[in-house]
Order: sequence, then structure tokens, then C-alpha cells
Amino acid sequence: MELTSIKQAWDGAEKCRQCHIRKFALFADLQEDDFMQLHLPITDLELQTGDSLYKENEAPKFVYTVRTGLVKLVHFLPNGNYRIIRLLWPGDLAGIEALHGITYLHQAITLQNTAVCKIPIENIEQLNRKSPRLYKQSIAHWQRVQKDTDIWLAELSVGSSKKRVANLLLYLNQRSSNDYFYLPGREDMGALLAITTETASRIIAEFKRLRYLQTEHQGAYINKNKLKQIS
Amino acid sequence: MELTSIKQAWDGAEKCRQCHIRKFALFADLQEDDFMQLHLPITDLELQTGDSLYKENEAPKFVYTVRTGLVKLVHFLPNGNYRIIRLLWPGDLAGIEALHGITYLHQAITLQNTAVCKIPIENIEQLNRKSPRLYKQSIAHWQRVQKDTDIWLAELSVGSSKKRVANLLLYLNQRSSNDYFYLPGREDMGALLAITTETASRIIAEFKRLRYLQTEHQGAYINKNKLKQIS
DNA sequence: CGGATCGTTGACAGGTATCAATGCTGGTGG
DNA sequence: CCACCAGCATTGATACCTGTCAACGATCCG
Repeated sequence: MELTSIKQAWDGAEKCRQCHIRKFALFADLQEDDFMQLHLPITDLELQTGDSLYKENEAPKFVYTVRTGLVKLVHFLPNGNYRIIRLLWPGDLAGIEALHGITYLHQAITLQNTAVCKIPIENIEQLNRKSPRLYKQSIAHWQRVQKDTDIWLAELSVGSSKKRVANLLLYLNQRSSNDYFYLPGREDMGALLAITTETASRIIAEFKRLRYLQTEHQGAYINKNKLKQIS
Repeated sequence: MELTSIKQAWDGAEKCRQCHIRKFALFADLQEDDFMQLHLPITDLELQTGDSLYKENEAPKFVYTVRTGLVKLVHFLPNGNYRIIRLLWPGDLAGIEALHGITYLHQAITLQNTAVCKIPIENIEQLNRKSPRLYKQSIAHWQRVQKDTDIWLAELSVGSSKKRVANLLLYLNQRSSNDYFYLPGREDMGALLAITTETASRIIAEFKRLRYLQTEHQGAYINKNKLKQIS
């Protein structure tokens, strides 16, 4: 192993240990000696809106931790349409299916400028062999994801379009740290809720007219009470 | 520990070791010495259609392996309606969220006469502490579930009702070992696909008239080619 | 035989997709 | 600096689909 690589690896591990997002992510309860095992380079990536982390069915080599920004997991349908399967927020993992030998299940595309940690899977597999702590986090991760997905299925895929949009806005608002939150484009909204772009647009426009929603740049503010009445 | 209990435990472990479904389930790569750890009783249960394994938000005490039959995971909506989040087939696990301290996420109800293994969670937690092999299976489980759910989201929750019903029939057929497969009641079908009972009924009736589908008792045969054209 | 449960069908209103046209906005190059 | 363009959002008209409410038929079981 060459010097630069060693330096980089150490930097990665050091950064990782200090990262404020770590406690939410895969390495949450790694300990000092675990970090000593991390010999492979973890790299930071700064991505721009629309960049792709990986594609569906691609041979998987990395797992990603979202540090800032927002990522959509997309599944393309045979007819060219697509469906957004899930959103990834800071602290979430992308591509963790890579750890277990199967191909990526979706395409991961950023919705905003997004910072991620890119972790080679060999790195994690090494760690897995030596420390059971990673397993626990892995399971915790899957479980969280599953719970989210279930709620999605139960609440965002049923009822009238208006209810779905209202629920989506409340969900996005709730995930945001302040009142202002990221508002997806109408096409993405459709792909999230299984409705058409036009329907999404009509409903958003209506909410704006009713003052349930104010938009600004790429984001929005909402009147939670009014929207909860609808949902 | 009393004698009867010891006997029962040993029986359970012995049965489990010999079970033909085991290779698909949680204990897939347990080994001889792992089995020696199983001191708590694993019990067989024979359930009838409509029985409930556990309820949403109930304090979790058991994990179940489905050995034969079919189970639905149900989430009830505030308005009294319900949505079926997932189906569990032989080899699948029910209530595994119990392992990680959270409450059950759904109500599990049998759709047919169903045999399950009922495993106390302490049992598994013991094992977890001593053997990392269970973790791997746990993760594999979550991953399989997630993949299923994703397909569900991508294919069974979009498109016209007719497409959804066609896709559901193809899915049910594909999961069956022979051509004949279990056909859910119309209400359950609606809850699976997020459509109304009446719509489900109309479409099934139409498929029958067109000879895309023949029903018999609780089950059915389909013309796959015709249904694939629709989907 | 009667009753309960589930499936089927009809009529209708309202909702949503579809097709098409028109605004709006941010970025690019002249 | 401005005109233009590309991409997105909005809006309209319409047909179709689906939910809703209601009635009726089929089947099973006591």
C-alpha cells in the first residue's frame, strides 16, 4: 500500500470519528479498535443536484452515507416512467444491499446539492468479520427503512390525490429541521405518490391559492393545521 | 426449570434441526453447538384461517416462522379501513421487529390454515449474544423483505386497477408451487392494491368472463400470457 | 329453511388521466 | 444588457375510470 493511500485512509477514519452525523449511521457504535481496522479510504463527495450515486443492477462497490442534502431512490418502469421508492435524508444509508452480494436495487439520484461518504464495501466486510457491532447497526438500519416504507405504503399510497399531496407535504415538513423545507418538482411528486405530474401541479397550485402553501425558490412553508384537516 | 419444559425444549430444537423449511429461515446456518444453546421451548402452532398471531403495538414476545399457509400483515387506518402491507409465505418471518425492542408494526392474520413455529425472543437474544450467524440471517431477511416491498411499491401500487389486479394474480401464481394458487377475498384484494372491494370484484368477474381466470374453492388458475399483456 | 357473509352488478357522480396549449423562470450567448 | 431558449409549472377540455351507494345473487352453515 502506498503512502498516499495510507494517509487518506487515516484521514477518512479520523474524519469519520469526528463526524456529527455518525451517531445516526452505520458506524454508530464502532469503537476505537474498530476504527483501527479501517484501512481502506473513505472519501467525501460533494454532489450536485441530479447526480447519480449508482444505477439499478450495477455491480455494487460502495455504500454511501448521506451527510447533507437529499437523495431519491428511483425505479424505472418498462414504459419509461419512474417511481420514487424512498427518500434518503442525512444519516441514511444508500446502497447497503451492496454488502450482501446482490446488485443495487434502485438508482440513487440527488435532489439537492448533497454531501456523502463513500465507503468501499471491502472495508465494511473486513469490519464485519472482526466486529459484531456493525451487524447490529445494519439490522437497525433495515428496520428503520422498513418502518418508513410501511408507513409510506399505508399512508401515502392511498386516498385521493389531495390527501396524498397533503400527507407528502406534512411528511417533508416534519423531516425538516425548520419550517422551510424542500419541495420536489411536480414530476417527482407524481413519482412519489403514484399520480400524474398534472394532478400534482393542480393540487399544489390550489393549495397555494388557498394559502395552505407558500413557495420560495426550491422550498416551501405550509399551514400544518389546514393540511392535517385534509389528510 | 421443570422437566416438562426441558423435554419440550429439546423436542423443539430437534424438530427445528430436521425441519425442511429451516434452510429458508432465521436459523438457516445455525450449527450443532448453536442448537445446544436453545434452551427455551420452541412451539409448533396450527392456526386456522383468520387467527391472529399478534396485534399492532402489542408488547412483542415471540418471533414466528411460517411453515405452511399464508399470513397477511395488516395496518388499520383511522377510518376503520385497513391496508395489507405484505404477505408472508412459508419460510418467511413474522414479528422479527420484536428482536429489537420495538413493538409489532402490524397485525398478523392468517389467510389460510397455517402452521408456524413460535420462538420466544429471549431465546434468540441468547443466541445472538453467542453466535454471529444469526445476525447474517437477520440481515438477509430484512433485505429480502425490502426487495419485495420495493417491487410492491413499484408495480402493485401504480397503474390502472386492471393492471394492478393482473399483476397481483401473476405474483400470487408465481409464488405458488403449482398452477393452482390461493385467491384472496375481494376485500383483501382491495386492501392489497389500494382499490375498493367493488372494483376488485368487477375486474375479477371480467377476467373470469374472458377466461383469463378460473376459480375453484378458495383458489384459481390463470392464463399468464393474457394477464401479462394487460400488465 | 333462514340468516350471515361474501361476491356480483347497476347507476351515477366525482375524480383523475390524457392531450394540448400557454405561462414562467433561470441561464446562455449574442 | 437583452433576446431567446429549454425546462418546468400551470391551466383547460374532455373522456374514462373508479369510488360510492344500493340492490341482488350465491354459498355455506346452523
